[in-house]
Formats: sequence, structure tokens, C-alpha cells
Amino acid sequence: MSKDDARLERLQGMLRQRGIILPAFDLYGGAKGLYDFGPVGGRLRSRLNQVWLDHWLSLGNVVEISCPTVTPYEVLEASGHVGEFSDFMTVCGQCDEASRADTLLEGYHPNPDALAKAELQSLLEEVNPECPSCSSRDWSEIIAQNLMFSTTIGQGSEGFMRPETAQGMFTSFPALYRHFRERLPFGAVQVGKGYRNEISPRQGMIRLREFNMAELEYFIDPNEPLEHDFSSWSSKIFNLVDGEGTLHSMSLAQAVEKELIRHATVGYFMGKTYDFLVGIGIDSSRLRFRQHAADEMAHYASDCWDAEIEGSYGWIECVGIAHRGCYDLEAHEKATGKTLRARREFSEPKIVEIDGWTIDGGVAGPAFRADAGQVKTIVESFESSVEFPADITLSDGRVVTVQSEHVKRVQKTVKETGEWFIPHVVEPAFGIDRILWHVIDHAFEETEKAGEPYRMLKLADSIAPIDVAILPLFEKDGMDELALELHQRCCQKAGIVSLYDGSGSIGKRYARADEVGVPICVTVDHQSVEDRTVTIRNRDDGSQTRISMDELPFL
RNA sequence: GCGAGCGUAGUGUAGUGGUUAUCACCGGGCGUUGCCAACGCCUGAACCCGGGUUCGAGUCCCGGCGCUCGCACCA
Repeated sequence: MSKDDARLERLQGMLRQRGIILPAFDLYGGAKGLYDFGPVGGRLRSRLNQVWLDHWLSLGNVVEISCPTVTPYEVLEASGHVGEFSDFMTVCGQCDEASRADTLLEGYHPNPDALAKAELQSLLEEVNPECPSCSSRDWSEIIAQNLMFSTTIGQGSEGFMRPETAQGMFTSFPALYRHFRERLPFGAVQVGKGYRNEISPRQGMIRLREFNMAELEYFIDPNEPLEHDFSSWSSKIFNLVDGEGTLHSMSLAQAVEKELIRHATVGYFMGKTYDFLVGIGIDSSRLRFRQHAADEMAHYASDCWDAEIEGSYGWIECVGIAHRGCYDLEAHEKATGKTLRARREFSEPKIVEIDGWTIDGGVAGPAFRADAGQVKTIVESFESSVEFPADITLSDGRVVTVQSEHVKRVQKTVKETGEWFIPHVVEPAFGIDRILWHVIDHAFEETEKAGEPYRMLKLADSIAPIDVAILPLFEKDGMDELALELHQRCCQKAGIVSLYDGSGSIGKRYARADEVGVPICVTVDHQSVEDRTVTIRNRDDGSQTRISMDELPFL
């Protein structure tokens, strides 16, 4: 076992014992890929969510929404998840090793990932590749393994648990567009659960079947480059790994200018992401951004940068910042026939001369009956120079003759002041559990105290699950009453979580508080009973100061 | 899903067929102690689940569940 593995095990043991992160349904033997946030972890998670929300809402043109996790089949069919969000697996008949069919066929097709199941099956049979583990050539039929959790809605309609929160924001586009008075750019954020029925969840909190995600969908006009202020990062050098794996160390503004980052808004959100992660305690030296290679991109993305954080499991993708283009809104438009567009006014109105034909409904209607609609479409496509009577061919091959009394000349001037277009979307998507894991990993500090191992979580104040621990030096002589009174006062303060601990020696209580990352401990001692002063102990350096208990900074 | 290893109190562990399952930390109570895991006494807590072999199973066998690693996938 390596040194890091041993540290990881000690950390996980501590997290279980202190009620931060525990295996879910442990009582029943546990359930793979599912975790509980315990009495301390629950608060930690909600704090992190709140800091995340505040961070993005501060942009000023972003709103928070909340959509269902249960999602109708059609929505995820339109978004491409039903078709794309699956792996096609095949099993070796000799060694039982399961492989992805598209991976096996990589050398035989430019993009096997894009093939439909039947095409993939026939290509597999044609090529019959070697098994990577036993070199035989004996493959089972391909099985589609969809990564979404199926469910039934009501009596019989099919649905899924959402694999991402994003679709709810796309389907809410009309309400968002109205809310923002039909002016781009704007965004919507959502924090909530997502579900992926992973074949094999691994690495603790890193790959889960139910997980917390936080996503921003930022809608922009692709024709109007946005002005983004990169000045706050001007002196920061970012670690940027491009699609070929080459590391570039430069400022964000430079990277955008050199088009290493292809879109300024993506670059801007990378900066905002950096601020968020470092703000909650991620070690900036163990943070980098990596661009997806073309073949690595999700089915909806046209450019994507991941924020990767280094921790006990190596470099892990914790945030994906994707340029989704108009993919999603267009897909939902096509599926529903509804308009999911924004209006762009021209700087100068366009004058369009229309000179052509249309049908005279009163005459052509009775004459062509069911075909009248088709006749109209065809006639309206004619140049003004066409002469009637004219023979036209309908879609089923029949030929009808259009007489001059069936048609009318159309001549008008139309002024177009703008046009409708499908907005593009830039999406920063955060894996909250992965981030939380790395926050803990980076905050976990092992030292020694009097020869004994000593552990603490140096969590940022903004996410610490417990703000203050109130400790009576002894539970007697009035110290316990005074401490309880103070504890009650703290708890009544909105946003403050206080922990009362009167059990064990004072040193032991400090140690326990340090393990759950309480930034300050307030100790009520004999002098407190005399003059209502208390000592405040700082977690990170152990320093203590005495102060009147009525003047505590957070009250 | 397949292969390999593993599964004993809250945590970390000892126990390789023999009856009251080890040790430490831990949790609780009382006492003591004037502030960094102190001490004393008392006390709490476990063999993952189910089948099998055996006179007897924590220990051996089979199946399930879970954990770790590899293949694979991803926020």
C-alpha cells in the first residue's frame, strides 16, 4: 500500500466516524455508488451549494430555477440522450471480457462511436477483431447499455431520471426569455440530483449513480461577441492543457487572444470557475484546465474545457465548461415544433421586394380540393415571369394544370426589422460531489501533537458545516448553563450553526472540533461566570483570545 | 458485466476448525482536573447476508451484497 493510499484510508475512516460522508444504506449491506452526507456532511454540502449559487447569481443576469428529476422519454430522446448516452458492449466468448464494440473497431472506421447499433453489429462481424485480453475472435451480439435510469411515469408512459439538470433549463427557455424581457445574454442555474446508472461505480465519491450537480446554461447571441472583463485574472497564470495534451501556461486573456480557448465566454467562465474553486479551498497549484480532444467531446458539445483537480485519485474532472452551440434548443424545436428562438433587430431594416404569385383561394380551393395546399406552395415558389396555364407536378407524381383564374399576382414591399435565431449556449457544469471530495482532500491535514497523530479539516469559513463550537470547561459551577445559553443564542442567529460539546476533556473536544473543521471554539470557563467573558480559539493556529461573550463577532 | 484481492464494535485491528472473539483508540455515566486527544472507576459496541461441509464455522466450500484494483465510462 502506498503512502497516499494509507492517507486516503485514514481520511475515509475519519469521514465515516465524524458523520461527514458514509456509505448509504449501510444497514442493509450498502449500495454501490450511493453515499450519505451525514449529520456534518449534510450541512457541508448545502453550504457548498449555496456558495455556488451566490457565485453565479452575482453575475446579475442569471436566475435560479428548479426542474424535476423525473423526465419524460420524449425530452431525452430529443436531446439525444436515449440514442447517444449508451455504450454498445460485446462479450468475448473465450475469456468473458466485456469490451465496447466501438473501441474494438477504432482502426476500421473513422468514427465508430457515431454508428447505429445495427451498423456497429455488422462491422463487428465483418472485421471480427482480436480480443484485447485473450486474442481470440469470438464476440457475442452487441448489447446497448444505456446509462440512464429508466422509470415509469403514471400507468404506462416511459421516462428516465435525468442524467443532467441542463435539459430542464432548455425546456424552460420560453419562460426564461420572457423573464429577461427578451434580451440576451442571460443564464439559468440549477443545483440538484442527476442520475447515471454506471456500469461500475468506483473510486468512492468520484463516480456515483446518484450525484449532485450544479449547472449554468448561459444563452448568447452567436453573432454578437460579448465583452468580458479578464482584468481580475491578468496576473494569474493558468495551467491549460490543449486537445493534444500540450501544457500552456499563460493568462486567460492571452489564451483567448491566441484562440487556444476558442470562445471568450468559455474563457470568462473558466476564470469564474477558478475563482469559485479556489474560494472554497481548492489548492490552485493542483488545479488545471484541459481541453477535450475532438473525439472526446460529448454529443452536444463543440468545444469543452474541463477543470481538473488533483487529489487522492489523481487528476479528476470536476467541472466541464462546454460550448453547446445551438444543439439543444434546436433539438427541442425539431421535436416539438415550438419556437425556441430569440429576436435580433437589424441595425438597418431590410427592404425585401416580393414579386410573384399566390393562389386565388376562392377559385383554386374548390378546383384542387385536397391538393390546394400543395398547389399554393408550388405556385408561390414561381418567378414572376411564369405564364399560366401551367402544368405542375405534385409530390405523388400527378400532374395538374393551373389556370390563370386560379392564381393572383403578388407584388409588395416588406420591411424586415430583424430576425429570429436559435441562441447558443455556454454551459459550466459542476460535479458537486467530486468538488466536495477534493475540498475535503485538500483541507485534510495530518500533523503530530505531542507525538500523537493529529488530524484536521482546514475548511474555508464559507463552507464549514459548523461555525462555532461552544465548550464549557466543566459542566458545573454555572459554566454549563452559561454555555448552553450562548449556544442557544448562536443557534437562533440565522445562518449560524453552533455545536455544544460538554463531553470529555477540553483538549479532546478541541481535537474533535478540528476534525470536522470548526473554525472557532468558544470556551466558557470560571472567569466567564464572573464577568461574561469567554475565550475564542482559532482552529488553524490554536491561538486564544478573551472577549466579552456579548461581543462575539458572528452574533 | 468479467477477472484478482478483501469484508470482525463508531474507527483501526488480532484471531487458519474447538465453545466467554483480542487489543487500542472511540462513545456514554460518575469522579477528578483551571484550556489542547490527561487520569481513575463503571459502562456501551462487531464476526456483511444466506446456504452448505462438520460433533463444532469468524476461520473451509457455494451464492448474494459491499469495498479496492484492472478493462470501460463519466460531472
